[in-house]
Amino acid sequence: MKNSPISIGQLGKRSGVNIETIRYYEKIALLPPPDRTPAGYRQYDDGHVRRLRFIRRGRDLGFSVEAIRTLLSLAEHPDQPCGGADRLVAGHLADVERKIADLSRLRGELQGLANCCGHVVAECRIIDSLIAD
Amino acid sequence: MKNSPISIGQLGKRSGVNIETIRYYEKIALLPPPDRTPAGYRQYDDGHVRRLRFIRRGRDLGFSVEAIRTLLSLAEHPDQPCGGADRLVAGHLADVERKIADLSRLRGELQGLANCCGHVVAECRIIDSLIAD
DNA sequence: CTTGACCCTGTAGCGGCTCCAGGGTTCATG
DNA sequence: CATGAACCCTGGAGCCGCTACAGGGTCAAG
Repeated sequence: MKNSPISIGQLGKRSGVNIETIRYYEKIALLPPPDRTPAGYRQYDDGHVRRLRFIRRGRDLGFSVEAIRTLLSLAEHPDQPCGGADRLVAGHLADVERKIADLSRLRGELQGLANCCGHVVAECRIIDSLIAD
Repeated sequence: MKNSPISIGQLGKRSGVNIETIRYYEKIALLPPPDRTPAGYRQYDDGHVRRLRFIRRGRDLGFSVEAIRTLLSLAEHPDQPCGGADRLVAGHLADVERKIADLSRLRGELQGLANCCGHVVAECRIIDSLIAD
C-alpha cells in the first residue's frame, strides 16, 4: 500500500532538505533514483521520505556522508550485529570532543585578545600577538 | 640589512607552513611574490618569514583568510585606530562560542546514543533514533 | 494565451588547501 | 663526467557538502 507519489519539492518540505541537495544525494547514490513522470519529473514515495529523513538526522548529528552510507546499509540488515554503528558513534563522539577541546582553547586565546585597547594599531595587543613568535 | 634569501622549503620550515600552501598564498595575493633566482626559484627574505608567521598564527586562531587580509593591512598602518581588529576578534569569538555550544549539544545527543546494545541492528538504539521522527 | 510556480540538466563556485603529473635545477658522490 | 637524491617549477584536478546559476521544459489557474 504505497501512498501517492510526491514531487521533489514536496519531498524537500517533508524532509527539511533543499531540493538541490536532494538531487545531489541522488547523484552520489545516497538516495536511490525515483520513478519519473512522462515529462521526466521525479516521483518519490514514502520510502524515500523515510530514507531522506534518516540522512538528514545523521547529517544534523554531524556524521559524514560516508558514515551515513554505512549507517543506512546497517539499517537495511536488521538481523546483523550492530557493533559497527556503535563504533561509528564512538568515533564521531571522540571527534566532537576533540573539536570542543580545540575550540575551548581557542576561545581562551581570543578572550585574552579582546578589547585590545581602543587606540592605534601600533599599541594594539591583537596585532602584537600576531606578530610575536 | 637584509638577511640572505631563503628557499621556499626553508620558509616552510621557519614558518611551519606547507610549501604548497605558501604557493597558494602567493596565488591569492596573501603573501607578496618574492624575487626569483635566474632558474626561477623563489627567494624569500625576513619580511616574508614575519608575514607568513603572522598569517599562520591567525589561521591557528581560526581566522579566515579574508580576516587575516584585514589584520595584515591593519598591521601595515600602525598609526591608524585599531577598532577594526577589535571588532574582528569579537566577531570571531562569538562564532567560536556558537560552535562550542552547537558541538556541546551534539555531544549530549551522541552520548545518549553510545553503547547502543551490542546486539542486532533491529534492536539498535542508534539506528532506531535515526529512523524515528 | 499568458503568467507564474514548479521542474529538468549540466556546470561552476565556495574555502582552504592538498596532491599530482611532468618537467627543470642543484649538489654531492662514484 | 654521469648519476641520483633532494629540491624546485607550473598548471590543473580533487577534497567535502553542498549551493547557485543558466537555459530550458511543464503544468495548472485565470
